[in-house]
Amino acid sequence: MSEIDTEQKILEAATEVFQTKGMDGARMQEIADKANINKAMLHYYYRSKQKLFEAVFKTAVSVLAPKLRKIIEKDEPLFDKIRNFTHNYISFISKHSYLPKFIIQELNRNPALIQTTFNKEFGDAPEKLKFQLKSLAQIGVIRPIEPEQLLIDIISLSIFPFIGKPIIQIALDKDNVGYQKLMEERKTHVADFVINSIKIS
Amino acid sequence: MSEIDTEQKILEAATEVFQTKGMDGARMQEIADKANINKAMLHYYYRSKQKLFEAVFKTAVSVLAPKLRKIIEKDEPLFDKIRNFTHNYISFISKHSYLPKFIIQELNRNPALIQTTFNKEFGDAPEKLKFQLKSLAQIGVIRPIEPEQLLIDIISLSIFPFIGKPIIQIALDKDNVGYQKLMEERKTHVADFVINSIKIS
DNA sequence: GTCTATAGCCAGATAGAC
DNA sequence: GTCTATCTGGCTATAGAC
Repeated sequence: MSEIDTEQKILEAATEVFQTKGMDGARMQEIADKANINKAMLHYYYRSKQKLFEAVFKTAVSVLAPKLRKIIEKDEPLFDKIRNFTHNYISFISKHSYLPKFIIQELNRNPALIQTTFNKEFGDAPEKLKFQLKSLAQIGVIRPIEPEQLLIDIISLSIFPFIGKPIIQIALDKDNVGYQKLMEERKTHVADFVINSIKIS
Repeated sequence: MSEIDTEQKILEAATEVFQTKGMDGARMQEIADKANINKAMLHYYYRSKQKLFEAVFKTAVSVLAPKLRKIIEKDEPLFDKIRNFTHNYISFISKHSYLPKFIIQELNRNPALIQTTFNKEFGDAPEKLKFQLKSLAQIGVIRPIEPEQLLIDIISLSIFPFIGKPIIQIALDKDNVGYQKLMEERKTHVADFVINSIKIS
């Protein structure tokens, strides 16, 4: 097998294991088994568990962060922006439910990761939103609201249900199918909820 | 020193270490050091790392879950309920910011924990809220809303900012002091945000 | 590039003196 | 109950043959 295929297969297997078990819980043997190769090969390609982990983590961030940023920066009416963001983001995370869990868990475990992986990943997106909100408040389309709080609100409503799935499932007594249905409904619910809160009717 | 004191000191030290490092990342040696005792004592009192971890985890759940439940069950007007819950919960978590992180992280790591720690911890609280929302919608005080979605909304808005702190800090370019100020503002913001969204003005 | 075998370390757990 | 010393297993990492 070619080097590129092997390297890719390792990265995929490592992603799966690291994202479910975390850095500390992951075992190199399990990654090797999943990639159908020998344990020694992991070190041949990535030298150490730490380096392999960093490769996985950086890839995860590079997939998730730009999606966040783009929507905030996009030049469109605020309510459209909110609908697009929540719908797209919830759809995306539904298919990759381990991503936000993984990133947040590892950032909490090792705050130093921030320095090495985030390079002003968000740019001046918050500034742009701030300006847009001020303008709309002035002409009476929305009530005045703190842009930073609104950003936190939207992110929280979109991401938390996936991170807190086990707890919410217990609280609401849902099986996996029922929960998936809830998440499906959330694709429109979150936007409605937010827009209802800020618009002046 | 008496047995009770030692056992208590161990539990406190273990809580600190497990909540910051997680089950896999925690070291028995570090717990022993923090408790100013010998590593062997940990096993004398708790037999294994697993048992010690479970003691810590159960205590954490028993602190957090009833707080969630009580407010939902309390017999008071909906808007008061929302204000009380968000304010109290955000205040509480501000002082114990590792609690929700810890519980959610470990539940994701090991879903079997659910069986051993949650015994219908939430009762029929969701049912009661459901009934209250239906009544208010009928008399035109609030717009019709899915009770389950609203519960998820309130929990998400209250808890996520603490779990996602590292990410949000980057995105909004805040130091710890600035972030704490944001959380202070959230104690009232979240209730306003929710109530504005559901009330018919 | 890929494998087997093994070095070397570290952490959880226990034996046994006091 | 508390300590020191030690066992044991498992894991990362490497040496070395092919």
